[in-house]
Formats: sequence, C-alpha cells, structure tokens
Amino acid sequence: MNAVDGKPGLRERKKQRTHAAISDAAIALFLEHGFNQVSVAQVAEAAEVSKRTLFAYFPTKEDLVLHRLADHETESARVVRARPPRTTPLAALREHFLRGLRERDPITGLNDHPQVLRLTRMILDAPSLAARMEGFRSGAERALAQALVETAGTSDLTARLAAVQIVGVQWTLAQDNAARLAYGQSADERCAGAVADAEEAFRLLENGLRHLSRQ
Amino acid sequence: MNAVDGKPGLRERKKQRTHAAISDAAIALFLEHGFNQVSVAQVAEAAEVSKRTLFAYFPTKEDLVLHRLADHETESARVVRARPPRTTPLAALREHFLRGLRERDPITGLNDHPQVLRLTRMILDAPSLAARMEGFRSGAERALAQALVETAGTSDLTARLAAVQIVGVQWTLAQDNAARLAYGQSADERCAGAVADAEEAFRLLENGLRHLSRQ
DNA sequence: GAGTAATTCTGCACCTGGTATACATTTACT
DNA sequence: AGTAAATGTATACCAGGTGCAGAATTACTC
Repeated sequence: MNAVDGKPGLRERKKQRTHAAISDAAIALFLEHGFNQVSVAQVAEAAEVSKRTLFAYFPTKEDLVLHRLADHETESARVVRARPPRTTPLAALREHFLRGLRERDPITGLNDHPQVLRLTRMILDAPSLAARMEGFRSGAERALAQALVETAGTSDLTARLAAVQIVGVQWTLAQDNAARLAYGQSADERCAGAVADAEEAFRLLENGLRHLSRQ
Repeated sequence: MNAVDGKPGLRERKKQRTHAAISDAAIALFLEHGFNQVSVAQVAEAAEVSKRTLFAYFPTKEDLVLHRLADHETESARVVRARPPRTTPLAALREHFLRGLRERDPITGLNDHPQVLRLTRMILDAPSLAARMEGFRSGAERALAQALVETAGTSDLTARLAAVQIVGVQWTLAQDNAARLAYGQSADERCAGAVADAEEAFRLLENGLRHLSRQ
C-alpha cells in the first residue's frame, strides 16, 4: 500500500495478478491432465514463474487447488455468530444450509456446473487433496466450537461435541449430493431429495439417535 | 507356511522379525529425536535393512508409527456387529467406551504410561501423523455406517449420519482426555471426570442438541 | 528525476519420501 | 543337491519442498 492513500500500489497489484496467474495455470493443467500427472515445475513454467516463487505464493501443491475453499472453514462459525436474536445455532445453520441448496452453493454438493463437477472429481480422485479436505473439516469443527462457546454459553466440551456432530452432518449431506451428481443426476432433479435429506438430518441432530434402531 | 503342518515357516518368522525390527527401530528413533528429524534412510540403517525393503514392509513413513492403530479403525463397527441381542448400537458402543476407560485403553486417551504419553505427543506434534489419524477417523465412520446398515436396518444416509456423529463424539472424548493427561493430570485423577463426560456425551447423542442453547 | 533501501524474483544446489530396474541372496520344495 | 519362487539390495531416479546468494523491481527520499 502507498503511504498516503489506501489504494494498493503497483507491488500489491502485481502480487495479486501473479497469485491468480499461478492458480489459474495450475487448475487448468490439473483439470486437463490430472492432479498427480502434473508437476509443480510444469505449473510454474506455465505461469511463467520460477518454482521458488510458486512456493512463495502457495505453501504446498494442494493449496494450488484448495486455497479457494479455505474460507469455508469458518463459514459455520460465522453463521452462528451472525444469527438473528432468539435463534438457536442449529436453526441458523439449518436455514443457511437450505439456502445453500436453493442457491446451488458448491459447498452443499448441489452444483452441477461442469467445471464444479470436474473439480469435485479431481479432488476425490487425488488422495492428498481428499486428505486436506478432511483437515478443513476439523478446522471447521474447531471454529464452530469456539463460536458456540462464545455465543451460546455452553461448556467447552459440549460445544466441541455439538460442533463435531453438526459439521459431520453437513459434510455427509454435501458428500452425498456430490456423489449423486457425479453419478449423472442433475442438480434440479436432486434438489427436492437433497432438501428432504437435509431436513431429516437436522431433525436427527435435534432429536438424537434414540430411534436409530429398535433392537 | 509349510505345506503339511499349519506352522509358519522360517520365511514367515523372518518376515515378522524384520517387520518388528523396523517398527521398533523407527519408534525408538522417532521418540528420541522427533518424527520429522529422522529420515527413513536412518531408520532403515538402524534396522539393518535397505530403504527399499523398509518400504516393502511399510508403504509410508507414517505407517511406521501408525500401523499399530490400524485395527482400531474397524473397532466400533465390530462392537456394533457383535452386540448382544436386544441391545441398541448406541448402548453397545457406550458400554464399550466406558469399559475402555476403566481398562485404560489408550484409544480412549485415558492411559498415562510414559510411552503412551510420548507417542501421543509425537503424533500431535507431527502434522502428517495427525492428518493420517483424521484418515483413520473417516475410515471408522465408513465401517460403522456399513455395520449399522447391515445390523440395524437403517437407510444408508441415516447410517452415515449416525456414524459420523458417533465416531466424532468418541474421537472428541478421547482427544479431551489425552489433552488433559498431556497437561499433567494422571489417569486416575481424570477417570471420574472422563466417565462423567462420556456419559454426558452419549446422552447428548441419544437426545440430540435440542437443549444446546436457549436463545 | 537520481539514488538508495526494502521487497521480490530467480537459479541453483540440496534434502527427503518414494519408486523402477536389474541383480544377488535366501528359502522351500522335489 | 538342485531348482523355482520369493525376498533383499544397490543404484539411479523422480517429485515436492527449502536455503542461499545475487539479480531485478518497486518504493521512498531528497
């Protein structure tokens, strides 16, 4: 930034352009040839940047793909913190998830744009990418637990238990939707089922597993 | 194995000894100098084995440490499958977890033998080890979901939702116990609290998050 | 507008985890 | 004893990632 005005200077803008150039080159190459088939050296060359510079922008190869999803890690926590008064955390999260379904937010697994589908498949096909997604999941759990402690006044353990359950359920719903779309179903076809499943899942979350099995 | 009797032959025994020798050398070195500070080449040398042979026994460096925990991945699924008649899956899992606490099963986080403590700290300190533990967790979820489908007659989605919640809760309880012991508390001191927390957690699992927050 | 300090980029060598190949050694069976 | 199968080894190699020294670029000052 310049000293006087708040505008980003040339240096800042150049950095942003480089960042985007590397990420774009990476994703294009990965989508075309597969994540494991393309080396970071090739990505650097395509982005006209040295390998060393690439790693200055993205700490690992996986981040070339997943940096876009990084802020979803704190999404549930933000929703809980920003919920309207007299709303329970669970209700706020349910409404947010249902809205995500209606709006075809990719995070719900209910977006069937070809680019999104190919990206999803790429992530599921590359073990190291899938593993880092699990890392996001536990990050989301931590963030949500913190938000619950601070805004719902629960004990620390209760908050962590609730967070694990909630994030796990959202994750499962999204994976299920993504799997069905990957299998060929369209988002519009799936939508009603996805909404019904989500409502059922949040009901389960509210009422517990008491009626899981009669035996 | 020999053709006639069922005893393991020399080849088999030698393999087992080599396997144990590599694992022991690895863990000793890792505990002494840290997981990231020791290379697999050093482990191979200490075990008097070539690097190539080491990787024939353990597919990755992380497996040198975590192969011992691998069968915990299916533990919950086995408990559900083997539950006595007229017992609900949740009740069986609760009893199993409480028994684990009483018996100081390391998987519950309530074992304070110095070796266990050091191993726990080592795993938490090395990101790649912690990441693979997350992988075990999702493996446990899959296995438990499968067991629920087959023995409790739930739908596939319900089973996966329940499995995610159950495994997540067990995981959280164990982590909480492990953190307290790492902080210096003894297993005996922690035991009563651990039991109370586990009972509370399974109650939450049964009854749901309805009473999470009054707002 | 020239000069200088601070960033940023680069090329290079290097380390480590993991794999391919080709060959030597050991075990098991006849 | 001899042979086939399984194991082990040495070597070279690839890819992700880091440290370092210096070149190039940007930002600030006079």
